[in-house]
Amino acid sequence: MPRKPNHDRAELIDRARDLFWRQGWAGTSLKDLEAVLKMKPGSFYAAFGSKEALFELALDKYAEDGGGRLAELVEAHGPMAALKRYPELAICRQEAPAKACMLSKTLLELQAHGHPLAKRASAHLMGMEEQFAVLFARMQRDGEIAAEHDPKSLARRYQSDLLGLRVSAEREGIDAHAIAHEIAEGLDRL
Amino acid sequence: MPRKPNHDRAELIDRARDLFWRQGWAGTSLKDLEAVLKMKPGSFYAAFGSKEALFELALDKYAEDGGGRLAELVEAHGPMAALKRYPELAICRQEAPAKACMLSKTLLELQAHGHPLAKRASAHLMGMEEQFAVLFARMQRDGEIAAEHDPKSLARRYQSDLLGLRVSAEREGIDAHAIAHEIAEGLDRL
DNA sequence: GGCTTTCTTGAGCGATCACTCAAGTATATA
DNA sequence: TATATACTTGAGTGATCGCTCAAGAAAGCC
Repeated sequence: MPRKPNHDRAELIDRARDLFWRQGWAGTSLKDLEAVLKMKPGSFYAAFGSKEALFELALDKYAEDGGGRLAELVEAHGPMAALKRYPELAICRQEAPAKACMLSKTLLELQAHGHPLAKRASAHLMGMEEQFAVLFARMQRDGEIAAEHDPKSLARRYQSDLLGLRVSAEREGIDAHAIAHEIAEGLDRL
Repeated sequence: MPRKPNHDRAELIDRARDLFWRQGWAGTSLKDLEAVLKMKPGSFYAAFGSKEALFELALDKYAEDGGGRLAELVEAHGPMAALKRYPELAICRQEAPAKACMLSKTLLELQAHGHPLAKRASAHLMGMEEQFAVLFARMQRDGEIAAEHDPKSLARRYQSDLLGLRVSAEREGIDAHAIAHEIAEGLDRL
């Protein structure tokens, strides 16, 4: 009986994610969202409930896509090559709205006020790190790297390097590719 | 003839810096500032002109203090020991309002809108990096590290590691001291 | 004490914030 | 075609934003 929505919900979330990723939480107003999503306030609130609810959807989508890209790399080239390529991949994508990680941006912006979205970003970061740890453990099992290091420690350091790289890539006049290359090279020493 | 201000301007800037550092630009309202500085709007604007002008003063003070702390370390222990201690020092200070770097927080929050404060933060980051480069060059001249690396590349990587460390330190459940220790150890390989 | 000069006060400015809702419009079923 | 059921519209809500300014209070000089 009813009429269908004019818009594809998944694509709306993607567009919102790109805007939030670039501009952050406070830096993105409802006017901005209305313009990008081509929705009037009424439709927006009928579809998503609140700015915060949409940000949460966007954050989840961001984390899911990032994890998916890593998983694809592993599938195609194995854990070591995947972890070596991932840093460069994280900063080279032209279509990405920002170089820095949306999870860390959200964490840094909202953590001080104890905002739920900061906790969610933090949880996603931990999820990524666990994904890294699994790969390091698998590499140890397969004898690709020395067994002496704790996979969780390696993952923690790799994550830290990645976050630093992506903040650096946001700066002007910094050759982030060189840093990405050095991070990849560092994996050879394990 | 006139009457003196009730407050010490330098201490006001310090308190503002701590608040801005913790809560960021948009996360800090004039109400927050009025409460922390114990100033009414009129006094505030007479003293600082605008929220943005005070943020700029706070940012400059932050960069100046950070550079000063590194210079002191160098003075006391030499370049290598200073660079090895600096990461741990950056995240261990209990009185600091946040673990993450105020310059990177500002950059990530305001860069997308092309805000002048983002450019200023970026410039300060570059200043820090040059300070690092000078130290690496000095260590090469003194034979403390191999001459094969470009000091500017070393500084770029060190800065990136530092930024990653300080984002990681902001997360809950992460042993950032371990990362700091690894960064320091990494300097031995040069 | 009077006078001048600066600092402090706080009500209130226009703009913008996230958000609401009654009315209008389009579509699938009957 | 008539009706029911969403979906869309956009003016408008109260709250908060950064900020202003006229009036009052305090301190140095005569």
